[in-house]
Amino acid sequence: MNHGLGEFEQLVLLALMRLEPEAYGVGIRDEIEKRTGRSVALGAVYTTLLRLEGKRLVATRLGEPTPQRGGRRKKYYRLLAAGRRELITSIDALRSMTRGLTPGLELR
Amino acid sequence: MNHGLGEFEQLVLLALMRLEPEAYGVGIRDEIEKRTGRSVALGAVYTTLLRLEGKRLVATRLGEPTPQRGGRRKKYYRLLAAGRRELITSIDALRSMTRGLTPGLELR
DNA sequence: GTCTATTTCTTCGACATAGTCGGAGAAATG
DNA sequence: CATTTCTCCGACTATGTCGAAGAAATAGAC
Repeated sequence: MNHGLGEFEQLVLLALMRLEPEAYGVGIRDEIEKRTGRSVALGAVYTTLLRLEGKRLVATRLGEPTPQRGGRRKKYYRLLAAGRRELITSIDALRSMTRGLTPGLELR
Repeated sequence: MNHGLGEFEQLVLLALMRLEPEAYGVGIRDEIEKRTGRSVALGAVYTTLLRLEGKRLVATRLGEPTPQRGGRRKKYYRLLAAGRRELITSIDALRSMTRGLTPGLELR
């Protein structure tokens, strides 16, 4: 059976959720970098997004080209119900594991 | 370079921390099952523990046999400073990604 | 006492899934 | 056609998973 989301999958899904309904590859990468401070390769994001789509946790729609140099079509992502459920499950797991731990570790 | 802890590594480290200084394989497995509700194979725990030891995030000491049938020596684990740092870093990342999200998703 | 059955705990080997990166490719505008 | 933005691909590493074998202890039969 399937045992939940990987660590990076969680981050991607959370970023996606924050940016919805305008979430797309580059934006997701930037959001993760901005919030976590760690640097993220674009390829890592796209690979993960592809896998999440394969697992039917997210769905996509194609946007229109933007009126700026190089502004090609973006592929927008949205979280499906199954994806939301998985995300909640894995975060709940973390929460229950950190509950009551010394401040700084408990997830508040 | 190394990008943090995996999802299961986080759970193992958190369980370890909760059970310290009596943390050992079986106890860690039970703690994760009890708190998260998901079933965990012992082999998965030991493999992860071995890898964490290899990365110098945890250290071990051998206990004495316990006076009960089959009570062989346990290998007790403790979190090293580097392990604690990694754990805090990855949980902080989650926390900053969930901050402000709809209740039930924010890590409290 | 010594065997051996049984229990507890740990390690190993093999494979599946997730994570990472650089570079190639496609699609837009200047 | 040069340049920019965005996405996909291929190859590899690291994590996650499991079952089964192995080691170390006690209990009870004899």
